[in-house]
Amino acid sequence: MSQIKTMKELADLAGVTTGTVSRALSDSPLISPKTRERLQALAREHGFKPNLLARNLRTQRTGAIGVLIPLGHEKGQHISDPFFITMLGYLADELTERGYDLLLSRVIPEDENWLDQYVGSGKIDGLIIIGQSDQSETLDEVAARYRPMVVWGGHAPGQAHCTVGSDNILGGEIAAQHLIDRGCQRIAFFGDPQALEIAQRLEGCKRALARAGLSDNLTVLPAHLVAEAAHPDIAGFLGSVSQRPQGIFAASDVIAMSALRALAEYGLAVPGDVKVVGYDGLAIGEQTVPRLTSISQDLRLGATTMVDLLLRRIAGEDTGSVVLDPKLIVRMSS
Amino acid sequence: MSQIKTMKELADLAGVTTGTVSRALSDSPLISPKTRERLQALAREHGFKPNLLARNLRTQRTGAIGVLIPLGHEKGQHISDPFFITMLGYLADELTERGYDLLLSRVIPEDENWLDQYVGSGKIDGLIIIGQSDQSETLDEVAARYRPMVVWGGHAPGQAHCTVGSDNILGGEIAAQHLIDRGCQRIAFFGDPQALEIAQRLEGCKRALARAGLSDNLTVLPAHLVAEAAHPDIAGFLGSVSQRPQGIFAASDVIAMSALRALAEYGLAVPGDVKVVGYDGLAIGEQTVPRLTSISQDLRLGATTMVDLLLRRIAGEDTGSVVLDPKLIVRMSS
DNA sequence: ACAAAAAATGCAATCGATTGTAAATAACTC
DNA sequence: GAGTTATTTACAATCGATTGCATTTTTTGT
Repeated sequence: MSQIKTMKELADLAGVTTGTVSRALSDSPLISPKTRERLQALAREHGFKPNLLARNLRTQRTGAIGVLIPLGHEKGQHISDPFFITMLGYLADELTERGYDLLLSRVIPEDENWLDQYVGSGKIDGLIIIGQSDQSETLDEVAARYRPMVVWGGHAPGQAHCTVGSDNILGGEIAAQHLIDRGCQRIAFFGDPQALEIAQRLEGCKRALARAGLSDNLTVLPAHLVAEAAHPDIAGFLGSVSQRPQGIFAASDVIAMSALRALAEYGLAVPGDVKVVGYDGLAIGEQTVPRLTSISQDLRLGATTMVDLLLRRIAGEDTGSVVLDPKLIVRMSS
Repeated sequence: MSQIKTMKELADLAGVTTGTVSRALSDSPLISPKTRERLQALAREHGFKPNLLARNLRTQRTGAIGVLIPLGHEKGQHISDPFFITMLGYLADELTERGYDLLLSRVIPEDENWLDQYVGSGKIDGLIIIGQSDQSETLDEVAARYRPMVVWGGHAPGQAHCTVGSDNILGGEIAAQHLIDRGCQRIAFFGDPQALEIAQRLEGCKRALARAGLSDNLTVLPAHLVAEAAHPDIAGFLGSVSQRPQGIFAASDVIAMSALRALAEYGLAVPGDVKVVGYDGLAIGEQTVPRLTSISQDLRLGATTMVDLLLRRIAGEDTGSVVLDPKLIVRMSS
């Protein structure tokens, strides 16, 4: 039982040419059922698998989608961040279901060419980028010449690249309104508005407060996105602030979890003393004590949408950006 | 500014052949510094990136490592499971640092050929499999003819495939001993021993109890691995068991988190009424209330080790399995 | 049984790079 | 400046499949 590695070997063995083998294995109608069956059986018997590289080179299609996580403004953020990971899982599910592989890379955008490594390398048919970080201009520039690219993140007017994301302003508004409805007068916003999405969430928050005439009662704490880094930020804040906030709106669930922990350490009851709302609607919010109220982004739908748009772009279609509706999930922390 | 897509185009533009271009771009000593510089400048100027598929086809090396997650015995388990995701993040870090890409696929082992899709497809240089699930025999069989493969999981005598994992028996022993040291007399084990690793952890747990003469005080609850599925298991258990356990040893941190939540819902204080120890040492254990005591597997070291072994196997070396030491991390839940 | 139409297979170019070898040019030696 | 040796560069085969077109084989009609 020799190991058949190439079509040539199989063809020689069967006394035909590689062309015939190729057609037989791909169920081409140009081949007689008899030889097709014979060759397929032979291939199966010898465990022959065609070399996909060669196939892809010839067909100019790789069957792989690149997924990039640019870690721009927040150094130290890791692929294992719950948000990334959740999104990645959904993307993997969606892509594998559609027959695509997923080529994962973590990129630290140092030179401005970080994107060109992937674009046009021939390894991927399209590109999904999770989070714009602070690379919005780079993305715009690349989008001008590379069509099959979709970005997760906030949509801002004038953006050239195709984005999918939730309406962060609306989400922020809903979260703040919810806290107000629960009787909070003083509200703290935890998150660094340097990132576009977070700035938008803060904007929405401000609108809701303005409407309720509470604009002066907002404190903004530019907490880190990474859980380990966020905790001291928050602990420090709770320890120092004299007028304790009655409501906390955290710009991400990860930050909210750090907040919950810090509050517990200070002996403050949630939601009794302080109410907390997160953002993202991650599954880990179900596991916190108390379970976390959050603005859900429906990441599964987001992933599906991104893949959808991307495949249409690969097919040549031109697509606009999609803005999803954020939704309030009331659990036990508010 | 025409778009240069291939070496041929660039070569024509420069008035040389593709061979020269190829050597110039790869810093071959066979090329004069002058033309090398000229061609590199030209390539940069036109944003030329060589097609990696073609290169890989020629060099018979893809620069990509496949990472597979077989979801065997536990249906519904998702890539976004915190353990997978954490491991995946470390692997991505480690691999990208060494210049490899990471080709992610979720596989549901339905036909027995699920592995052959990847082995010998030419798309990857090697394979890392996270978790054996219940596919140990398949893995052994493939390992016999496909060398560059490393599996995360428990090592059992007689296994033919190369594994990296922690000493689950020892880990189980340490966890149980810790609970005993803290004064627990009745202990519950949460986890389904159908999976090899979990069976080993239970085994270690039993040993520690036997040594303390508490063998009769163990209850085993075969909880699910998935958080959503585990919670009802656990809630049901806590509601029904008459002799409440004083210590809970959860076979994974995810299960432990469900346990913490269920305990909180029953108004039981942790660690006052019940002490909880998890397994895996995941970062989310830092975020629970109270922070979770756990047996740490040092997944970062595990990932590094797997990549190490894999690269050595790719280079032709033959390597044995590695068993890592589990370590107790005492936090607030015990 | 013979010509024409249809079906099946073979042939060879192609995808875009890499690389051994041959040829052309440059650099020395005396 | 002729003869040699070093450098550079061009040529062409190669990786392993796919596919348009030419050719052979089979089928069909009369």
